[in-house]
Amino acid sequence: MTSAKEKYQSRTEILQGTLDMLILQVLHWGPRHGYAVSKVIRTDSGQILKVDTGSLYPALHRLERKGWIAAEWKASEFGPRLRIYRLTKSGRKQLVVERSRWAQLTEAIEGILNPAKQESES
Amino acid sequence: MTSAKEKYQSRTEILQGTLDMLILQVLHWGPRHGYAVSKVIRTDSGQILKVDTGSLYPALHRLERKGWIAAEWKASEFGPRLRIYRLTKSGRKQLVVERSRWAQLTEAIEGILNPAKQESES
DNA sequence: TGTGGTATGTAGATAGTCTACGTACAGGTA
DNA sequence: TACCTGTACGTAGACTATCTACATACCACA
Repeated sequence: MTSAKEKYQSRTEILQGTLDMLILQVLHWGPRHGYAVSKVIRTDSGQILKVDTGSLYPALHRLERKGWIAAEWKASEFGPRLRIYRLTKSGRKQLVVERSRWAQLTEAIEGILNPAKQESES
Repeated sequence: MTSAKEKYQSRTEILQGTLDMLILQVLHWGPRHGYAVSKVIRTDSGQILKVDTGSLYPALHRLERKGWIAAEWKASEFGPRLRIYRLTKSGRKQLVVERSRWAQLTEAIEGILNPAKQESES
């Protein structure tokens, strides 16, 4: 009874806002279908980042609407049909933007977590 | 008319979930009132992290409800009254938890952004 | 026939953030 | 006096992204 509430305390395996960047990054390695993207993210992060389907597919549709990724159906002989996504030119630009934003934000946060000397890093 | 929608595209200066950690970290340096916490976060991050009052005070109340910080009013002779927050024992534990979670998540994300060799870093 | 894995998808709940507003007090200035 | 700015605390509503849970469909296997 109380567990339903407590579950939400340790929720959010994925930092909000980073999922789009991760999807763009994985697709930058080459076209893939959605389910494969989520498996790559999971395995490459050592099971730490788990993308639920309720986050994955809305994110893919979101990115497609914005023109950063493009998709086409592919009927497979084995198993269900696949929707193959690939990064567009505009998506590659967006990936650069999001990566630099990520670098800036993490640097800012690290600066608060670990202050002290910041004279130079040479 | 359209600007209202576009504003939200470049929103979220603060990564969701990190604000609590940042507040706990700042209060770990010593007791402060809310407005001072937000100023420290802004200046120490080089103006990158901006905490809006609509995020700050709900976050402080949230942390107080969970017992991680404690507060008391302090009437000041100059200006408005102050609500001074300090980290509790349980808050110090929570800071450790959140910092290690942050380290784990960033490491996982970096692993996807920059794959390749991960034999050693010596 | 049923179960588990693959694959795509939606509906609803939840939470956190941002924008915008409101209150209050002090100091400067026109 | 009236106004503005900066400090300080706070709330209401809009918005978005996430998670949980469910649904569909196909295939392999027991």
